[in-house]
Amino acid sequence: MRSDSGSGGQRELTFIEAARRAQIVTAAIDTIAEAGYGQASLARIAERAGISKGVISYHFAGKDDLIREIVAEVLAKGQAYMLPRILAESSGAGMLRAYIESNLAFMREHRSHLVAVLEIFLNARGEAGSRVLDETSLDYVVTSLEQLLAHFQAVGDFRPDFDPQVMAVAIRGAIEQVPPRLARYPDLDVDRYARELAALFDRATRPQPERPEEFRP
Amino acid sequence: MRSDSGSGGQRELTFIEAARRAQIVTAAIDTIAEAGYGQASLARIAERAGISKGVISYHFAGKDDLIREIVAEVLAKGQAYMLPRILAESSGAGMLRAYIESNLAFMREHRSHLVAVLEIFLNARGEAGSRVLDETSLDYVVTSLEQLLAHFQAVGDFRPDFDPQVMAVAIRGAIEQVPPRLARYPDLDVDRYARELAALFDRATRPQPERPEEFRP
Amino acid sequence: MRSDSGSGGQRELTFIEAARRAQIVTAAIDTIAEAGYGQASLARIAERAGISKGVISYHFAGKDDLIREIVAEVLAKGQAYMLPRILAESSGAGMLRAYIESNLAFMREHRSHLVAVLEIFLNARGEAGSRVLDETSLDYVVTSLEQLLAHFQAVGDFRPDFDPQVMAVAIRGAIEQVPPRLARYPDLDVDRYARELAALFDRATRPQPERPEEFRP
Amino acid sequence: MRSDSGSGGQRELTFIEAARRAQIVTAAIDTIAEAGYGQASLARIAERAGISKGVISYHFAGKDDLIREIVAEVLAKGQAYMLPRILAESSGAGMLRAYIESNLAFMREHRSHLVAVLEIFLNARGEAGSRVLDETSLDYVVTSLEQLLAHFQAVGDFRPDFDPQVMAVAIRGAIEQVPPRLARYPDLDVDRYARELAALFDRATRPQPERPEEFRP
DNA sequence: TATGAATGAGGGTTCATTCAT
DNA sequence: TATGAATGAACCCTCATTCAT
Repeated sequence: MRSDSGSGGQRELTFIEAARRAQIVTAAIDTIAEAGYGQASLARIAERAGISKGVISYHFAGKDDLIREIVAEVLAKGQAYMLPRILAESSGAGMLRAYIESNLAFMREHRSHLVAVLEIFLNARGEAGSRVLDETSLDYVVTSLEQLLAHFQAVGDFRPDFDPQVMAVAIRGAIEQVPPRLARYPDLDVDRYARELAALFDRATRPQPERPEEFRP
Repeated sequence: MRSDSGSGGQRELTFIEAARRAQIVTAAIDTIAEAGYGQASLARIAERAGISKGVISYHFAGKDDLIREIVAEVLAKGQAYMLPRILAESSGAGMLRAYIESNLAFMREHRSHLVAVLEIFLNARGEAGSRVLDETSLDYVVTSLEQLLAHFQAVGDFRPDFDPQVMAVAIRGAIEQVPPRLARYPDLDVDRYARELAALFDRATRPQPERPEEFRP
Repeated sequence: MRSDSGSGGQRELTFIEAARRAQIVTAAIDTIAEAGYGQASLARIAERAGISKGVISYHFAGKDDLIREIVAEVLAKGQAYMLPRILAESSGAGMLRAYIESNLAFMREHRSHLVAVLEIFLNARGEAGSRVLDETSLDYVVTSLEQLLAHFQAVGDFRPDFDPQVMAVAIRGAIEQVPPRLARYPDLDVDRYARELAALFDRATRPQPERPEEFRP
Repeated sequence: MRSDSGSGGQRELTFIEAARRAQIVTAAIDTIAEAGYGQASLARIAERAGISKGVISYHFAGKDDLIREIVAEVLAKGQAYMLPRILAESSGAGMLRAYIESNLAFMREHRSHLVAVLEIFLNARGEAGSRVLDETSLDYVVTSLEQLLAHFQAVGDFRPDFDPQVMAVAIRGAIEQVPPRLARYPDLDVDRYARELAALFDRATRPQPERPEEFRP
């Protein structure tokens, strides 16, 4: 057993070791994205990587360990991509648009990464016993968005009469539709989808006058 | 082999036959909803149904056939539940609200049905070879909603400047967040979530004056 | 999963099921006796039984379950064989001789059974985690003998100045040498060995005058 | 491949080489004694020794070679410990007592050594193909004791009517019960056990008057 | 000398499926 | 109709061993 990712006390990684791990992670991501989580056996992953099955066991403590690494990596990369783009904005509307658009842009650029992580998330749900992901990392993506919404709602950038949690869930739901659709319709225009979605949730959150009908006498 | 549901040439089912199939479908739904798609082996399903494993093979051409039946049944039930409630409305806004609220009401009342179908949908994606679901049934739920939106957009009930497909996908995404969340948070107030969601998408679709800011001189 | 041997609540066994289980147990005993515990994989056992590996998994909950069944069966058979022969005696010396001789006679008649159980006992020791045998069944064979010795020591059939536990352990040690020696020297005259052993421990336990040397002036 | 211990043609060992081998042997002994033969993988042994797995393969021709070295070393040490103590005695009874007591004293002082060797002996039995131990080293411990008994039987120190081989086997059996019992009951009073055992076999071997009963008229 | 890396066989187990009864 | 029985493939994992560095 080599790797111990997730807990403290891990050694420094050799260069070659890091390369292998990265290679395996990539092969695993591609396999999951293409064939689905349920079909992504170690044998298939190894085959795609052009290595023997045992190599994976050598570099990772087990399949769970590999899966965790994938999630951690993609989440970290995604955050690194999105955060500066969000923080570059100042208004709530701007940040929300930046959140949606940068998230989808990241998906477009790393589509298989996202497809894979979504597959993992969705499959990690049912399993009661062998936890692959802790609840926190499952919820984190929603709660962080929820907090952002609540903050700008408090300062008046957003209309006061929506539940930030429901809004956050809805936004995540809309975004998470993209990876599987990308897998089925590779020509999907993600950028256009992103702009439409940003506009949609802008309408849904902006402070606005009473319903137009009521304006009319 | 007996059953061939989904393609032509099927016989009439005897009453007892239909009852067994229904019993198996129910057990399968509960098992998938509880344990997840990956853990729902025929053995587990048979055990929950209190029958032998072979019975399933006798009544269904295979596991795929069983899964297809589950989806078909739940989809049909869902449609039967939602359709009259939607058609009772006349305006686009009313129908959209009815769509969202009746969909979630159905989820609340048949939560395991929905959880199961969602599990199936999500897991059926990746599998390239053995198709469990045809693309149409996967897309149907989105395209039918898309057509509804497009219709009322054409008649002026909705603002003209949103893409009906993107809007439909977003609505589906928001709705489909519910089953897995229900599984994790059984106390989720689905009705409140439904009302919030209906309000959200009402704002996003209603025809409205230009941005409020621009009103001001 | 079918079998649940060891805990309560087990079903009645089909005739054919019982036969298969017995066949598997026999094949396992022979395999362990011949090739040793460490080499007795399910594949080897299945091969010897002329069946597929999965059959074993079908009839037993796991390898542990199979092993437990072997031990239980042999222990029960051995007890059934020895007990009447021991109880037919009335004196301590007679019972001790009957114990040793009937034990070895049973070994001679079921040599591979005994070799197998001994292999299991010896290998079950080291394993800290996955317990195959509980301590009690490991100790039972010694403690029951120890109690027999203590009883007749109390009533004066045996000399009072030996530790019943040490004596019991020694007797067991002498007896347990037989199975492995039988495996290596199939022509071993077990009956003669038994008589010698009985005589040996008769000398060691009988009440007797002080050391002969001390008789001489 | 470097080492070939056990067959002819071996080079002189460098000092550092000998030290490494000794270190590995020690780690292997401790591992086997603690975790059991079946769980003593090269990986575990290497980990305990604080070295890489490959080192073992470098210094030993294979796992078998390492095992052989362990047995050889412990046997040699045991002989070096016991022999002078036995030879210090002149009578058969004295030598027998010295044999038993020094053997158990050695066990008490090097318990993990003995536990390990016993584990090896017991597991080495079944393996037909890859011989780890030759028959001679397995039998040697018995035959040497047998010869000692026969010698003193011939000179009249022991009663003439027991089979030296059976007696030797019984003594070995009683002694070999100790290592596994030590593993399970670490507080076992080995010295007392040794004294009891010595007394037991003294009674069993000493020349003695006819059965007390026959004295009576 | 020593190491990390990789291999491939084999371990036990689960599973969808088939088939005789 | 329904069942129990059996299969064989695939699963993840561990292991002794080999080899380039």
